[in-house]
Amino acid sequence: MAHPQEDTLIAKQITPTAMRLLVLEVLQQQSAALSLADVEQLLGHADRITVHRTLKTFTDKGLVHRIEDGSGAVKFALCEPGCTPEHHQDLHVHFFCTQCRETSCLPAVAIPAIPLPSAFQVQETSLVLKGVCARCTSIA
Amino acid sequence: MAHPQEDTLIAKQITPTAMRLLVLEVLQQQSAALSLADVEQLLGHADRITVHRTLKTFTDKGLVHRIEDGSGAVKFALCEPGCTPEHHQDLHVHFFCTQCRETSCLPAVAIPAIPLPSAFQVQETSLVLKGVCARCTSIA
DNA sequence: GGGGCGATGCAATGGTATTGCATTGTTTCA
DNA sequence: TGAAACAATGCAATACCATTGCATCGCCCC
Repeated sequence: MAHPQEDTLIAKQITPTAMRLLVLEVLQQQSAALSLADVEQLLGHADRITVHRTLKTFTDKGLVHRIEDGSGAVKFALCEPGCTPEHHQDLHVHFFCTQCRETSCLPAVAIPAIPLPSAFQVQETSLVLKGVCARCTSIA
Repeated sequence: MAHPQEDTLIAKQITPTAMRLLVLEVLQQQSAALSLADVEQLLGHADRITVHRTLKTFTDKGLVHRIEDGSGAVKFALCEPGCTPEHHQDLHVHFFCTQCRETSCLPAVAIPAIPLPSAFQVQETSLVLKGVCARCTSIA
């Protein structure tokens, strides 16, 4: 096939379509997490709603994970290979740069275990650091 | 004065007004963090915008801190006494219950230090756990 | 070829955050 | 005291993001 991304989609039980291949490609090319508006803009003139539903499908199937970085818009980034829809393994830290407003994944930095009273059942952990990223720091 | 909250406001350089005293009182009475809509509803028929600006003022002055729990609406909770506008010390964990949709502060649980490349300048840390809280667990 | 199902796209809606501006209330100073 | 100066309030309007309804399109299977 002309699109190597097809296998990726099929492996996640996602029917490959032209739109989905494009969205996946865009996500793979970017180092930072993308918002819905970002993807829409990078794709040129794609329909916002379709992109929205595409990302929702990707999220449900465990291909991407949502990042709430406090910028107002939810951002999306590709999951690690081991992620499943039921159990996201994206337990890494996200960094939101207040200067360039980019959110990046820091897979190398794991979230430490949080000691909680046993009555709490934790399903998801989100750790977002805000500050100035390495690139913006070096520029300034 | 009739309102013991007045001193609290004055200590934070906030001019005490009737509205602000009411908002502060509501925040003190609740154990969970409150969204703008929550405060509005608890106050009866207060103007949404005024509450919004009141909470913004409180945030700017270091009296409350914002919590982005992913519920779509920002929530607010009182700061620890040592907080200043420049340097919020609310480095505790927040827990968002997916069942009752309440967000609570867990001051007893500190955020562990995150090892980061030195090029990153961290200004703020946000750690939100999602799951089922102790109360909802015991009910179910 | 036709039925069925999923994907797409346009339109419309809902919810939250935010700004403009006029009014009200409070403080200050002559 | 009284009026200017400033802050706070409240209504209206706006912007933005997310989401749903519904009709259409396209593909796959029979």
